[in-house]
Amino acid sequence: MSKAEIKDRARLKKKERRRQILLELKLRPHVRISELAQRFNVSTETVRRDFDALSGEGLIARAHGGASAPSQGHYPNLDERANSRIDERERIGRRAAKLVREGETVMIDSGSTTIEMARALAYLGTPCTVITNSIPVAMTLGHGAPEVLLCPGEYLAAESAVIGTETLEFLSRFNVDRCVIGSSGFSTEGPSESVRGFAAVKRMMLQRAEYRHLLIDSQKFGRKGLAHVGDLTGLQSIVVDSRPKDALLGALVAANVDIISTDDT
Amino acid sequence: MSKAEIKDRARLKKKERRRQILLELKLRPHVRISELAQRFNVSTETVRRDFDALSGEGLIARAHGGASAPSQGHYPNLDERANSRIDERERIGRRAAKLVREGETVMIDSGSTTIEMARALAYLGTPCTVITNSIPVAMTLGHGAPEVLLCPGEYLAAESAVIGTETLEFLSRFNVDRCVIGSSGFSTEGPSESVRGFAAVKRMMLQRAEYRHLLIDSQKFGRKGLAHVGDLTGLQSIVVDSRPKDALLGALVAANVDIISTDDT
DNA sequence: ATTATTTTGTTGCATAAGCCACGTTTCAGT
DNA sequence: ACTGAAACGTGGCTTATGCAACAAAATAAT
Repeated sequence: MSKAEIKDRARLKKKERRRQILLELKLRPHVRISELAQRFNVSTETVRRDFDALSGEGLIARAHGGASAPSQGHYPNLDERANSRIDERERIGRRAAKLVREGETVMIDSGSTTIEMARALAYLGTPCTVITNSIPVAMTLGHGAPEVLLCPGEYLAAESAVIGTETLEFLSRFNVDRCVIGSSGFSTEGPSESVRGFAAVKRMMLQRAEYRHLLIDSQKFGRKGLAHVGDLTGLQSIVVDSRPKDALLGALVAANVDIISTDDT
Repeated sequence: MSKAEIKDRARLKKKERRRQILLELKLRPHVRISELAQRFNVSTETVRRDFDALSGEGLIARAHGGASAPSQGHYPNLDERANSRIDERERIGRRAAKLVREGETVMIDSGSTTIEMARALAYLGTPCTVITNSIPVAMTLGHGAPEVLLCPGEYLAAESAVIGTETLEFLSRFNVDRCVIGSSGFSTEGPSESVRGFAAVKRMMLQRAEYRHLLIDSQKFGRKGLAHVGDLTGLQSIVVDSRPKDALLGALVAANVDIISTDDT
């Protein structure tokens, strides 16, 4: 008996429905319960139950009347950290955006802090050309004044960015005024990164830029990620929310790195 | 005194508040009106007005009770199109996804119909490699089985895709099993496209693929977009929601193009 | 077939959000 | 100070959503 066919036409099963909800959320920032109920031809209560289940698994974020994707470029640990460091990130991003001058060409790395910078840059509306491997950065800037060149590469869903040899090869073809990178660790040995494949991208960006900036949250001082990105001497300046001290400060001075702190008046 | 002048010297309070809203949305997928009203110590009406203004500028996506970032899929042009003929698109997408076999390499074009196909393909979970210039397609497939290679290029916010010489050059380096494209028009002369810069991308994809498929809504039969994409003879098959008739059918038969209709049982 | 289990629908009500109109406050320019 | 425009708040009302408990239907298991 072809019950399956009949069901397929009439109504989707639970699993399929939830799958569709997740897919929909990859394309739209927000879906409404009422919309989905209509689309799936089920009651709003059913959709609500789907939402409860999915949000229990952390796959969606509930909202009054609907749901959204958990987070833009959902970074694994972002939720915990970001909530406690909103201001720091925002300030670092704003300060860093001011470094970019009209008409410049800038490479921007992927990462939560660089997304903040992109937001600030979009707000400033500085006309410039941005080359990035981060989808959120491209989308943020894409609506505004800057021209955006997106890198090719293997798409990494977890970070909403591209990496790989294609990315590196593409970056290697450009010479830019500045590059702005973030990193998951920062010690006297320089920035380091723990996400696979990102270190190489950051390294290449540093190589192709005349002025090299690192955006780094003071929480990351002293931490070391898996892969070494580069030496301190390779940086012109770091943008931080609070000035480093002791050994790290000494190393930065020795390496002649400018420290731009949002703490300074 | 002109209104423009007043606008220029917009109040700090309002401006700052709206800036904060945007910032918040970069970190969270969704904010509630009630939350913001409390946080800024203003009435909900004020926040509502902020939302109206911001959503008018396309900076946020409104929702019942709050708003979300337009981040993941804000396609101004796509929205209108997507709302009509959802079923047709879904069926076409589902059918087209079945064309892809395990291990194949596929180029997928940007467009609302190809996004539907990407969804279906993600659902099927066919392991394959996808090369695309569409951000939504990359994001949809990125979480699943397929490997995704994103093209470089100039980011076009309105279509959430990349175009330009970089894109073409990148595509030209690959030889793939299939390519799947959409178009805004389809006549006896072949598919045509009205969005600037897209025709060239489609043409290049057709050039690099062994099997070439066109996904096309029957509403577009007979329409001609600005730029010619290619001849009918360049296509192996078209996937449609309803079989073409008369002259178009004749031309397709003459060009030896397979017609895959979702109407067929 | 029958029962048990899961899934979905329905109803009623409390709460939240939307919306409109009007009054009040704020602030730049005079 | 004065004034007018813009921004903001308040109140009254309508609509939408959330929630919970129970009924109905579908599905799975025996």
